[in-house]
Amino acid sequence: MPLYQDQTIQIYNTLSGQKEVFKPIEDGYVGMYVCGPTVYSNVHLGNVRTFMSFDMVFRYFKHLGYKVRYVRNITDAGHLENDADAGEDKITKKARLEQIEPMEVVQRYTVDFHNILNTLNFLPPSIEPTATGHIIEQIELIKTIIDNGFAYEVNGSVYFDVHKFNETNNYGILSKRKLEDLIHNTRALDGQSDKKNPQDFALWKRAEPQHIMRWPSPWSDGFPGWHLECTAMSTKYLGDNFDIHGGGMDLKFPHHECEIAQSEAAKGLSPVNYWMHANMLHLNGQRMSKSTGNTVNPDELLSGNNDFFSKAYIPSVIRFFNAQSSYRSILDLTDDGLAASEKGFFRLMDAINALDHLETNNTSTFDVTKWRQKCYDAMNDDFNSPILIAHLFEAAKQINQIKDGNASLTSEDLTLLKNTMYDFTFDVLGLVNVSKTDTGTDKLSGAVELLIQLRQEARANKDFALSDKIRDELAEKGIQLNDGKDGTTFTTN
RNA sequence: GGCGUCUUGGCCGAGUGGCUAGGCAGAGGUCUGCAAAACCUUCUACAGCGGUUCGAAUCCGCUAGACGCCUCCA
Repeated sequence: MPLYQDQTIQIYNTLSGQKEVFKPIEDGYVGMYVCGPTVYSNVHLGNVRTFMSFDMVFRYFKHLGYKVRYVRNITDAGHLENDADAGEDKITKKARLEQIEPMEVVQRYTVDFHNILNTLNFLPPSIEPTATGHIIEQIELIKTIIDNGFAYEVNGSVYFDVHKFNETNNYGILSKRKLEDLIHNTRALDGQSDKKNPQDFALWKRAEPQHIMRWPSPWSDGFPGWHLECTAMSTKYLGDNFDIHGGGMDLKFPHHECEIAQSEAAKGLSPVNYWMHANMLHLNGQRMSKSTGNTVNPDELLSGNNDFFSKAYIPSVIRFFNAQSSYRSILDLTDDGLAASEKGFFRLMDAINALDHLETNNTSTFDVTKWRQKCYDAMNDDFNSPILIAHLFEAAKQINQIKDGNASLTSEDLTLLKNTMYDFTFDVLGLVNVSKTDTGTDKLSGAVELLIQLRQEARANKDFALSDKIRDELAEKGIQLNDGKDGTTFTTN
Protein backbone atom coordinates (compact mmCIF):
# COMPACT_ATOMS: atom_id res chain seq x y z
CA MET A 1 0.00 0.00 0.00
CA PRO A 2 1.51 3.32 -0.99
CA LEU A 3 2.43 5.68 1.80
CA TYR A 4 0.28 8.52 0.52
CA GLN A 5 -2.87 6.73 1.57
CA ASP A 6 -1.92 7.33 5.19
CA GLN A 7 -0.76 10.91 4.81
CA THR A 8 -2.80 14.05 4.26
CA ILE A 9 -0.85 16.88 2.69
CA GLN A 10 -1.81 20.48 3.18
CA ILE A 11 -0.61 22.95 0.58
CA TYR A 12 -0.68 26.72 0.84
CA ASN A 13 -2.57 27.72 -2.27
CA THR A 14 -1.81 31.24 -3.46
CA LEU A 15 -5.13 31.30 -5.23
CA SER A 16 -7.14 30.96 -2.02
CA GLY A 17 -4.55 32.43 0.31
CA GLN A 18 -4.76 29.51 2.70
CA LYS A 19 -3.65 25.98 3.31
CA GLU A 20 -5.82 23.39 1.63
CA VAL A 21 -5.91 19.62 1.78
CA PHE A 22 -4.17 18.31 -1.31
CA LYS A 23 -6.44 16.13 -3.39
CA PRO A 24 -4.99 15.10 -6.74
CA ILE A 25 -7.23 15.07 -9.78
CA GLU A 26 -6.44 11.42 -10.31
CA ASP A 27 -5.85 9.28 -7.26
CA GLY A 28 -2.21 8.35 -6.95
CA TYR A 29 -1.01 10.74 -9.64
CA VAL A 30 0.39 14.24 -9.36
CA GLY A 31 0.87 16.67 -12.22
CA MET A 32 3.22 19.51 -11.42
CA TYR A 33 4.54 22.34 -13.58
CA VAL A 34 7.27 24.76 -12.57
CA CYS A 35 8.40 27.72 -14.65
CA GLY A 36 11.99 27.05 -15.60
CA PRO A 37 14.79 29.47 -16.37
CA THR A 38 15.23 31.77 -19.31
CA VAL A 39 18.59 30.59 -20.55
CA TYR A 40 20.20 33.88 -21.48
CA SER A 41 22.83 33.94 -18.72
CA ASN A 42 24.29 31.83 -15.94
CA VAL A 43 21.63 30.66 -13.55
CA HIS A 44 21.92 32.55 -10.30
CA LEU A 45 21.45 31.32 -6.79
CA GLY A 46 18.07 32.90 -6.24
CA ASN A 47 16.87 31.07 -9.29
CA VAL A 48 18.23 27.85 -7.91
CA ARG A 49 16.46 28.29 -4.60
CA THR A 50 13.05 28.12 -6.22
CA PHE A 51 13.93 24.99 -8.16
CA MET A 52 15.47 23.47 -5.05
CA SER A 53 12.27 23.98 -3.10
CA PHE A 54 10.22 22.31 -5.81
CA ASP A 55 12.80 19.55 -6.11
CA MET A 56 12.02 18.79 -2.48
CA VAL A 57 8.27 18.86 -3.17
CA PHE A 58 8.82 16.50 -6.10
CA ARG A 59 10.92 14.21 -3.93
CA TYR A 60 8.36 14.11 -1.17
CA PHE A 61 5.50 13.21 -3.52
CA LYS A 62 7.64 10.45 -4.99
CA HIS A 63 8.60 9.21 -1.57
CA LEU A 64 4.93 8.91 -0.69
CA GLY A 65 4.47 6.67 -3.69
CA TYR A 66 2.70 9.09 -6.01
CA LYS A 67 3.35 8.78 -9.69
CA VAL A 68 4.49 12.32 -10.42
CA ARG A 69 4.78 13.98 -13.77
CA TYR A 70 6.99 16.97 -13.11
CA VAL A 71 7.32 19.38 -16.02
CA ARG A 72 9.87 22.17 -15.85
CA ASN A 73 10.40 24.14 -19.01
CA ILE A 74 13.36 25.88 -20.58
CA THR A 75 12.50 29.32 -21.90
CA ASP A 76 14.65 29.67 -24.98
CA ALA A 77 12.66 32.32 -26.85
CA GLY A 78 10.10 35.01 -26.39
CA HIS A 79 11.13 36.46 -23.07
CA LEU A 80 11.25 40.19 -23.63
CA GLU A 81 13.44 42.70 -21.88
CA ASN A 82 10.35 44.77 -21.18
CA ASP A 83 6.79 44.96 -22.25
CA ALA A 84 7.12 47.79 -24.70
CA ASP A 85 6.94 47.10 -28.41
CA ALA A 86 10.61 47.96 -28.65
CA GLY A 87 11.39 45.29 -26.07
CA GLU A 88 14.00 42.88 -27.28
CA ASP A 89 14.04 39.15 -26.75
CA LYS A 90 16.56 38.41 -23.99
CA ILE A 91 18.23 35.62 -25.87
CA THR A 92 18.41 37.56 -29.10
CA LYS A 93 19.97 40.45 -27.26
CA LYS A 94 22.61 38.26 -25.68
CA ALA A 95 23.37 36.66 -29.05
CA ARG A 96 23.78 40.08 -30.62
CA LEU A 97 26.08 41.26 -27.85
CA GLU A 98 28.27 38.18 -28.02
CA GLN A 99 28.00 37.86 -31.79
CA ILE A 100 26.90 34.26 -31.72
CA GLU A 101 23.79 32.36 -32.75
CA PRO A 102 20.85 32.59 -30.35
CA MET A 103 20.85 28.81 -30.14
CA GLU A 104 24.46 28.95 -29.00
CA VAL A 105 23.36 31.17 -26.16
CA VAL A 106 20.58 28.75 -25.35
CA GLN A 107 22.88 25.73 -25.49
CA ARG A 108 25.57 27.30 -23.34
CA TYR A 109 23.30 28.33 -20.52
CA THR A 110 21.12 25.25 -20.65
CA VAL A 111 24.22 23.15 -20.13
CA ASP A 112 25.31 25.45 -17.30
CA PHE A 113 21.88 25.12 -15.71
CA HIS A 114 21.94 21.33 -15.86
CA ASN A 115 25.48 21.14 -14.53
CA ILE A 116 24.62 23.26 -11.52
CA LEU A 117 21.48 21.31 -10.76
CA ASN A 118 23.31 18.00 -11.07
CA THR A 119 25.98 19.23 -8.72
CA LEU A 120 23.30 20.20 -6.23
CA ASN A 121 21.78 16.72 -6.47
CA PHE A 122 18.53 17.66 -8.19
CA LEU A 123 16.29 14.99 -9.60
CA PRO A 124 15.66 15.60 -13.28
CA PRO A 125 12.07 16.56 -14.09
CA SER A 126 9.92 14.08 -15.98
CA ILE A 127 9.73 16.39 -18.99
CA GLU A 128 11.82 19.46 -19.74
CA PRO A 129 10.19 21.06 -22.76
CA THR A 130 11.54 24.07 -24.62
CA ALA A 131 9.55 27.01 -25.88
CA THR A 132 11.04 26.74 -29.37
CA GLY A 133 9.98 23.10 -29.52
CA HIS A 134 6.35 24.07 -29.04
CA ILE A 135 5.77 26.88 -31.50
CA ILE A 136 2.98 24.97 -33.25
CA GLU A 137 1.11 24.39 -30.02
CA GLN A 138 1.43 28.07 -29.19
CA ILE A 139 0.11 29.17 -32.57
CA GLU A 140 -2.86 26.84 -32.18
CA LEU A 141 -3.52 28.28 -28.73
CA ILE A 142 -3.47 31.82 -30.09
CA LYS A 143 -5.93 30.87 -32.82
CA THR A 144 -8.32 29.51 -30.23
CA ILE A 145 -8.04 32.60 -28.07
CA ILE A 146 -8.70 34.83 -31.09
CA ASP A 147 -11.66 32.66 -32.12
CA ASN A 148 -13.06 33.00 -28.64
CA GLY A 149 -12.81 36.76 -28.93
CA PHE A 150 -10.16 37.42 -26.32
CA ALA A 151 -7.30 38.48 -28.56
CA TYR A 152 -6.75 40.80 -31.52
CA GLU A 153 -4.13 41.29 -34.20
CA VAL A 154 -2.34 44.55 -34.90
CA ASN A 155 0.47 44.85 -37.47
CA GLY A 156 1.30 41.18 -37.34
CA SER A 157 1.35 41.00 -33.57
CA VAL A 158 -1.38 39.45 -31.46
CA TYR A 159 -2.38 40.81 -28.07
CA PHE A 160 -4.55 39.42 -25.33
CA ASP A 161 -7.52 41.67 -24.65
CA VAL A 162 -7.41 41.99 -20.89
CA HIS A 163 -10.38 44.36 -20.66
CA LYS A 164 -12.60 42.11 -22.72
CA PHE A 165 -11.53 39.10 -20.70
CA ASN A 166 -12.26 40.87 -17.44
CA GLU A 167 -15.87 41.46 -18.47
CA THR A 168 -16.61 37.76 -18.11
CA ASN A 169 -13.69 36.53 -16.05
CA ASN A 170 -11.55 37.77 -13.23
CA TYR A 171 -8.20 39.15 -14.32
CA GLY A 172 -6.23 39.52 -11.09
CA ILE A 173 -7.69 36.54 -9.27
CA LEU A 174 -4.27 35.14 -8.38
CA SER A 175 -2.39 38.30 -7.50
CA LYS A 176 -5.43 39.86 -5.81
CA ARG A 177 -5.47 42.86 -8.09
CA LYS A 178 -8.31 44.73 -9.64
CA LEU A 179 -8.14 45.77 -13.25
CA GLU A 180 -9.27 49.27 -12.27
CA ASP A 181 -6.25 49.65 -10.02
CA LEU A 182 -3.99 48.37 -12.75
CA ILE A 183 -5.41 50.90 -15.18
CA HIS A 184 -4.68 53.74 -12.81
CA ASN A 185 -1.22 52.52 -12.02
CA THR A 186 0.16 51.24 -15.27
CA ARG A 187 3.13 53.30 -16.20
CA ALA A 188 2.82 54.78 -19.64
CA LEU A 189 5.62 53.38 -21.75
CA ASP A 190 6.58 54.61 -25.13
CA GLY A 191 5.87 52.45 -28.12
CA GLN A 192 2.79 50.76 -26.83
CA SER A 193 0.61 52.20 -29.53
CA ASP A 194 -0.20 48.79 -31.02
CA LYS A 195 -2.13 47.74 -27.94
CA LYS A 196 -5.68 48.73 -27.27
CA ASN A 197 -4.81 49.05 -23.61
CA PRO A 198 -1.54 49.09 -21.73
CA GLN A 199 -2.67 46.09 -19.67
CA ASP A 200 -2.90 43.88 -22.74
CA PHE A 201 -0.02 41.50 -23.25
CA ALA A 202 1.57 39.94 -26.30
CA LEU A 203 0.70 36.45 -27.46
CA TRP A 204 2.64 36.80 -30.69
CA LYS A 205 5.17 39.40 -31.72
CA ARG A 206 6.08 40.30 -35.25
CA ALA A 207 9.85 40.05 -35.66
CA GLU A 208 11.81 43.05 -36.78
CA PRO A 209 13.91 42.38 -39.88
CA GLN A 210 17.11 41.99 -37.90
CA HIS A 211 15.52 39.61 -35.43
CA ILE A 212 17.05 36.16 -35.96
CA MET A 213 14.66 34.03 -33.94
CA ARG A 214 11.50 33.90 -36.01
CA TRP A 215 8.85 31.45 -37.04
CA PRO A 216 6.05 31.68 -39.61
CA SER A 217 2.53 32.15 -38.34
CA PRO A 218 -0.84 33.26 -39.75
CA TRP A 219 -0.09 36.78 -38.54
CA SER A 220 3.57 37.37 -39.32
CA ASP A 221 7.03 35.92 -39.11
CA GLY A 222 7.65 36.36 -35.46
CA PHE A 223 7.90 34.72 -32.08
CA PRO A 224 5.57 33.77 -29.23
CA GLY A 225 5.01 35.74 -26.03
CA TRP A 226 6.56 34.54 -22.83
CA HIS A 227 3.35 33.94 -20.90
CA LEU A 228 1.98 31.81 -23.67
CA GLU A 229 4.80 29.29 -23.61
CA CYS A 230 4.01 28.04 -20.16
CA THR A 231 0.32 27.68 -20.92
CA ALA A 232 1.07 25.71 -24.08
CA MET A 233 3.61 23.41 -22.48
CA SER A 234 1.89 22.84 -19.17
CA THR A 235 -1.48 21.97 -20.65
CA LYS A 236 0.04 19.84 -23.40
CA TYR A 237 1.72 17.49 -20.94
CA LEU A 238 -0.51 17.79 -17.89
CA GLY A 239 -3.96 18.48 -19.30
CA ASP A 240 -6.17 21.55 -19.38
CA ASN A 241 -6.63 21.30 -15.64
CA PHE A 242 -3.75 19.98 -13.55
CA ASP A 243 -2.73 19.71 -9.92
CA ILE A 244 0.16 22.00 -9.07
CA HIS A 245 1.84 24.98 -10.67
CA GLY A 246 4.90 26.40 -9.01
CA GLY A 247 7.32 29.23 -9.53
CA GLY A 248 9.03 32.16 -7.90
CA MET A 249 6.97 34.72 -6.04
CA ASP A 250 7.95 37.35 -8.57
CA LEU A 251 6.21 35.46 -11.34
CA LYS A 252 2.84 35.69 -9.66
CA PHE A 253 2.10 38.85 -11.54
CA PRO A 254 1.94 39.20 -14.41
CA HIS A 255 3.24 35.84 -15.62
CA HIS A 256 1.01 33.43 -13.75
CA GLU A 257 -1.96 35.76 -13.84
CA CYS A 258 -1.64 35.77 -17.61
CA GLU A 259 -1.41 31.98 -17.71
CA ILE A 260 -4.74 31.75 -15.95
CA ALA A 261 -6.26 34.28 -18.33
CA GLN A 262 -4.95 32.46 -21.38
CA SER A 263 -6.20 29.10 -20.22
CA GLU A 264 -9.60 30.42 -19.31
CA ALA A 265 -9.84 32.29 -22.59
CA ALA A 266 -8.83 29.24 -24.61
CA LYS A 267 -10.30 26.32 -22.69
CA GLY A 268 -12.86 27.92 -20.46
CA LEU A 269 -11.40 26.52 -17.27
CA SER A 270 -8.92 27.45 -14.63
CA PRO A 271 -5.76 25.54 -15.39
CA VAL A 272 -4.36 24.89 -11.96
CA ASN A 273 -5.79 23.59 -8.68
CA TYR A 274 -2.87 24.52 -6.40
CA TRP A 275 -0.65 27.50 -7.08
CA MET A 276 2.59 27.40 -5.10
CA HIS A 277 5.06 30.27 -4.87
CA ALA A 278 8.55 30.10 -3.48
CA ASN A 279 9.88 33.22 -1.85
CA MET A 280 12.97 35.18 -2.75
CA LEU A 281 16.55 34.62 -1.74
CA HIS A 282 18.44 37.61 -0.39
CA LEU A 283 22.17 38.08 -0.11
CA ASN A 284 23.36 39.82 3.05
CA GLY A 285 19.99 41.38 3.66
CA GLN A 286 19.35 42.64 0.16
CA ARG A 287 17.65 41.22 -2.84
CA MET A 288 20.02 39.54 -5.25
CA SER A 289 20.37 41.81 -8.21
CA LYS A 290 22.71 41.77 -11.11
CA SER A 291 22.49 45.49 -11.58
CA THR A 292 23.90 46.27 -8.11
CA GLY A 293 26.41 43.45 -8.13
CA ASN A 294 24.72 41.93 -5.13
CA THR A 295 24.69 38.47 -6.62
CA VAL A 296 26.59 35.27 -6.39
CA ASN A 297 26.53 32.33 -8.77
CA PRO A 298 26.19 28.77 -7.51
CA ASP A 299 29.59 27.75 -8.82
CA GLU A 300 31.19 30.72 -7.06
CA LEU A 301 29.58 29.66 -3.81
CA LEU A 302 30.70 26.06 -4.29
CA SER A 303 34.25 27.02 -5.16
CA GLY A 304 34.57 29.73 -2.54
CA ASN A 305 35.73 32.04 -5.29
CA ASN A 306 33.65 35.11 -4.44
CA ASP A 307 33.63 38.32 -2.45
CA PHE A 308 30.85 37.42 -0.05
CA PHE A 309 31.81 34.23 1.73
CA SER A 310 34.81 33.23 3.78
CA LYS A 311 35.03 29.73 2.34
CA ALA A 312 33.61 27.18 -0.05
CA TYR A 313 30.48 25.27 0.84
CA ILE A 314 29.58 21.81 -0.38
CA PRO A 315 26.29 21.25 -2.25
CA SER A 316 24.59 19.43 0.61
CA VAL A 317 25.26 22.33 2.96
CA ILE A 318 23.55 24.67 0.52
CA ARG A 319 20.58 22.31 0.31
CA PHE A 320 20.52 21.96 4.07
CA PHE A 321 20.63 25.73 4.54
CA ASN A 322 17.71 26.10 2.16
CA ALA A 323 15.70 23.39 3.87
CA GLN A 324 16.18 25.04 7.26
CA SER A 325 13.77 27.76 6.24
CA SER A 326 10.31 27.54 4.78
CA TYR A 327 10.04 27.82 1.01
CA ARG A 328 7.47 30.56 1.59
CA SER A 329 9.82 32.77 3.62
CA ILE A 330 12.42 35.14 2.34
CA LEU A 331 15.77 33.52 3.03
CA ASP A 332 18.83 35.63 3.66
CA LEU A 333 22.04 34.06 2.46
CA THR A 334 24.91 35.03 4.75
CA ASP A 335 28.30 33.65 5.65
CA ASP A 336 27.25 33.16 9.28
CA GLY A 337 24.10 31.39 8.24
CA LEU A 338 25.90 29.01 5.91
CA ALA A 339 28.60 28.31 8.48
CA ALA A 340 25.96 27.50 11.09
CA SER A 341 24.18 25.19 8.66
CA GLU A 342 27.44 23.51 7.80
CA LYS A 343 28.11 22.59 11.42
CA GLY A 344 24.58 21.36 11.92
CA PHE A 345 24.72 19.35 8.71
CA PHE A 346 27.87 17.52 9.74
CA ARG A 347 26.46 16.86 13.17
CA LEU A 348 23.43 15.24 11.57
CA MET A 349 25.62 13.19 9.25
CA ASP A 350 27.77 11.99 12.15
CA ALA A 351 24.65 10.78 13.92
CA ILE A 352 23.38 9.02 10.80
CA ASN A 353 26.73 7.35 10.28
CA ALA A 354 26.70 6.21 13.88
CA LEU A 355 23.49 4.27 13.18
CA ASP A 356 25.51 1.42 11.72
CA HIS A 357 27.40 0.83 14.94
CA LEU A 358 24.63 0.98 17.50
CA GLU A 359 23.92 -1.87 19.87
CA THR A 360 20.32 -2.94 20.28
CA ASN A 361 18.43 -3.90 23.40
CA ASN A 362 15.29 -5.67 24.53
CA THR A 363 13.48 -2.44 25.19
CA SER A 364 13.16 0.92 23.51
CA THR A 365 13.33 4.14 25.48
CA PHE A 366 12.29 6.22 22.47
CA ASP A 367 9.00 5.95 20.60
CA VAL A 368 10.25 5.62 17.06
CA THR A 369 6.85 5.09 15.48
CA LYS A 370 5.51 8.27 16.99
CA TRP A 371 8.61 10.19 16.02
CA ARG A 372 8.39 8.88 12.46
CA GLN A 373 4.84 10.17 12.09
CA LYS A 374 5.96 13.57 13.38
CA CYS A 375 8.40 13.69 10.48
CA TYR A 376 5.57 13.01 8.06
CA ASP A 377 3.33 15.52 9.81
CA ALA A 378 5.98 18.17 9.30
CA MET A 379 6.24 17.57 5.58
CA ASN A 380 2.50 17.15 5.25
CA ASP A 381 2.10 20.65 6.63
CA ASP A 382 2.93 22.53 3.44
CA PHE A 383 6.35 20.87 3.17
CA ASN A 384 7.63 22.27 6.43
CA SER A 385 11.22 21.16 6.11
CA PRO A 386 12.54 23.24 9.07
CA ILE A 387 10.29 21.28 11.40
CA LEU A 388 11.33 18.04 9.75
CA ILE A 389 14.96 18.94 10.40
CA ALA A 390 14.17 19.72 14.03
CA HIS A 391 12.81 16.16 14.31
CA LEU A 392 15.87 14.74 12.59
CA PHE A 393 18.00 16.45 15.22
CA GLU A 394 15.82 14.97 17.91
CA ALA A 395 16.65 11.56 16.48
CA ALA A 396 20.31 12.51 16.30
CA LYS A 397 20.24 13.26 20.00
CA GLN A 398 18.67 9.86 20.69
CA ILE A 399 21.32 8.16 18.59
CA ASN A 400 24.04 9.85 20.61
CA GLN A 401 22.34 8.85 23.85
CA ILE A 402 22.25 5.23 22.73
CA LYS A 403 25.90 5.47 21.81
CA ASP A 404 26.64 6.66 25.33
CA GLY A 405 24.49 3.94 26.84
CA ASN A 406 21.86 6.36 28.14
CA ALA A 407 19.07 5.12 25.88
CA SER A 408 18.20 1.96 24.02
CA LEU A 409 16.26 0.61 21.04
CA THR A 410 15.10 -2.80 19.98
CA SER A 411 16.56 -3.99 16.71
CA GLU A 412 13.14 -3.55 15.14
CA ASP A 413 12.97 0.08 16.25
CA LEU A 414 16.54 0.71 15.22
CA THR A 415 15.78 -0.51 11.71
CA LEU A 416 12.72 1.74 11.57
CA LEU A 417 14.72 4.70 12.85
CA LYS A 418 17.47 4.11 10.36
CA ASN A 419 15.13 3.70 7.40
CA THR A 420 13.21 6.81 8.34
CA MET A 421 16.36 8.87 8.79
CA TYR A 422 17.63 7.70 5.41
CA ASP A 423 14.30 8.32 3.70
CA PHE A 424 13.95 11.88 4.88
CA THR A 425 17.57 12.96 4.84
CA PHE A 426 18.61 11.51 1.51
CA ASP A 427 15.45 10.85 -0.48
CA VAL A 428 13.28 13.78 0.58
CA LEU A 429 15.78 16.51 1.45
CA GLY A 430 18.17 15.30 -1.22
CA LEU A 431 21.23 15.54 0.98
CA VAL A 432 24.29 13.45 0.22
CA ASN A 433 26.02 11.60 3.00
CA VAL A 434 29.43 13.05 3.64
CA SER A 435 31.39 11.47 6.40
CA LYS A 436 33.55 13.99 8.13
CA THR A 437 35.64 11.12 9.39
CA ASP A 438 36.45 10.23 5.81
CA THR A 439 39.95 8.82 5.97
CA GLY A 440 40.90 9.69 2.44
CA THR A 441 43.24 7.43 0.52
CA ASP A 442 44.65 4.27 1.96
CA LYS A 443 48.19 5.55 1.61
CA LEU A 444 47.43 8.68 3.56
CA SER A 445 45.48 6.68 6.06
CA GLY A 446 48.37 4.30 6.63
CA ALA A 447 50.87 7.11 7.09
CA VAL A 448 48.68 8.98 9.54
CA GLU A 449 47.91 5.80 11.46
CA LEU A 450 51.62 5.34 11.92
CA LEU A 451 51.99 8.88 13.26
CA ILE A 452 49.04 8.34 15.57
CA GLN A 453 50.75 5.24 16.87
CA LEU A 454 54.04 7.10 17.44
CA ARG A 455 52.13 9.82 19.22
CA GLN A 456 50.44 7.23 21.42
CA GLU A 457 53.83 5.91 22.41
CA ALA A 458 55.10 9.39 23.14
CA ARG A 459 52.05 10.05 25.30
CA ALA A 460 52.54 6.76 27.13
CA ASN A 461 56.09 7.90 27.86
CA LYS A 462 54.75 11.30 28.94
CA ASP A 463 56.78 12.90 26.16
CA PHE A 464 54.11 15.52 25.57
CA ALA A 465 56.44 17.81 23.69
CA LEU A 466 56.75 15.17 20.97
CA SER A 467 53.09 14.14 21.02
CA ASP A 468 51.94 17.74 20.74
CA LYS A 469 54.40 18.37 17.95
CA ILE A 470 52.91 15.49 15.95
CA ARG A 471 49.40 16.73 16.61
CA ASP A 472 50.15 20.37 15.77
CA GLU A 473 52.15 19.73 12.65
CA LEU A 474 49.50 17.40 11.27
CA ALA A 475 46.92 20.07 12.03
CA GLU A 476 48.94 22.55 10.03
CA LYS A 477 48.75 20.18 7.08
CA GLY A 478 44.99 19.98 7.42
CA ILE A 479 44.82 16.72 9.35
CA GLN A 480 42.92 16.97 12.60
CA LEU A 481 43.45 14.32 15.27
CA ASN A 482 40.48 13.47 17.45
CA ASP A 483 41.16 11.73 20.74
CA GLY A 484 38.20 9.63 21.77
CA LYS A 485 37.43 6.94 24.28
CA ASP A 486 38.40 4.16 21.91
CA GLY A 487 41.56 5.69 20.55
CA THR A 488 42.45 8.42 18.12
CA THR A 489 40.89 9.06 14.73
CA PHE A 490 41.59 11.77 12.22
CA THR A 491 39.73 13.95 9.80
CA THR A 492 40.93 15.91 6.81
CA ASN A 493 39.61 19.21 5.65
C1' G B 1 0.19 56.30 -5.17
C1' G B 2 -2.31 50.98 -5.49
C1' C B 3 -2.21 45.88 -3.74
C1' G B 4 0.17 42.50 -0.53
C1' U B 5 3.74 40.45 3.03
C1' C B 6 6.76 40.66 7.19
C1' U B 7 8.88 42.45 12.33
C1' U B 8 10.50 36.09 17.30
C1' G B 9 16.09 35.42 22.16
C1' G B 10 23.66 37.24 20.36
C1' C B 11 22.78 35.27 14.91
C1' C B 12 19.74 32.19 11.56
C1' G B 13 15.01 30.37 11.59
C1' A B 14 9.87 27.34 12.91
C1' G B 15 5.28 27.52 15.34
C1' U B 16 0.78 27.60 18.22
C1' G B 17 -4.75 31.23 21.77
C1' G B 18 -2.81 28.29 27.70
C1' C B 19 1.98 22.90 27.06
C1' U B 20 10.33 22.25 24.79
C1' A B 21 10.85 24.23 18.01
C1' G B 22 15.58 23.30 15.86
C1' G B 23 20.55 24.90 14.30
C1' C B 24 24.82 28.16 15.32
C1' A B 25 27.12 31.04 19.10
C1' G B 26 27.58 31.61 24.74
C1' A B 27 27.82 29.16 29.74
C1' G B 28 28.48 24.65 32.73
C1' G B 29 29.75 19.46 32.60
C1' U B 30 31.72 14.40 30.76
C1' C B 31 36.16 12.74 28.39
C1' U B 32 41.59 14.16 28.17
C1' G B 33 48.46 14.78 30.32
C1' C B 34 46.70 19.44 28.12
C1' A B 35 43.93 21.11 24.17
C1' A B 36 40.77 20.24 20.19
C1' A B 37 36.86 17.25 18.64
C1' A B 38 32.65 14.62 20.24
C1' C B 39 28.63 14.12 23.54
C1' C B 40 25.29 15.86 27.68
C1' U B 41 22.93 20.00 30.31
C1' U B 42 21.56 25.09 30.10
C1' C B 43 20.36 31.11 30.16
C1' U B 44 18.73 34.97 27.26
C1' A B 45 12.25 35.81 22.82
C1' C B 46 8.12 37.00 20.42
C1' A B 47 8.72 45.73 17.31
C1' G B 48 5.64 49.53 20.29
C1' C B 49 0.74 50.98 22.08
C1' G B 50 -4.36 49.79 22.80
C1' G B 51 -8.47 46.19 22.48
C1' U B 52 -11.07 41.11 22.56
C1' U B 53 -10.29 36.90 26.11
C1' C B 54 -10.21 33.46 32.27
C1' G B 55 -5.60 33.59 29.35
C1' A B 56 -2.30 36.37 23.39
C1' A B 57 3.97 36.39 20.90
C1' U B 58 -0.48 33.74 18.49
C1' C B 59 -7.12 37.23 17.03
C1' C B 60 -8.51 42.79 16.04
C1' G B 61 -7.03 48.07 15.60
C1' C B 62 -3.40 51.93 15.53
C1' U B 63 1.92 53.50 15.35
C1' A B 64 6.93 52.66 13.81
C1' G B 65 10.18 49.95 10.73
C1' A B 66 11.59 46.29 6.73
C1' C B 67 10.26 44.11 2.22
C1' G B 68 7.68 42.38 -2.32
C1' C B 69 4.75 43.14 -6.77
C1' C B 70 2.63 47.04 -9.79
C1' U B 71 8.43 47.38 -15.92
C1' C B 72 12.23 42.13 -17.12
C1' C B 73 13.18 38.98 -12.91
C1' A B 74 12.99 32.32 -9.57
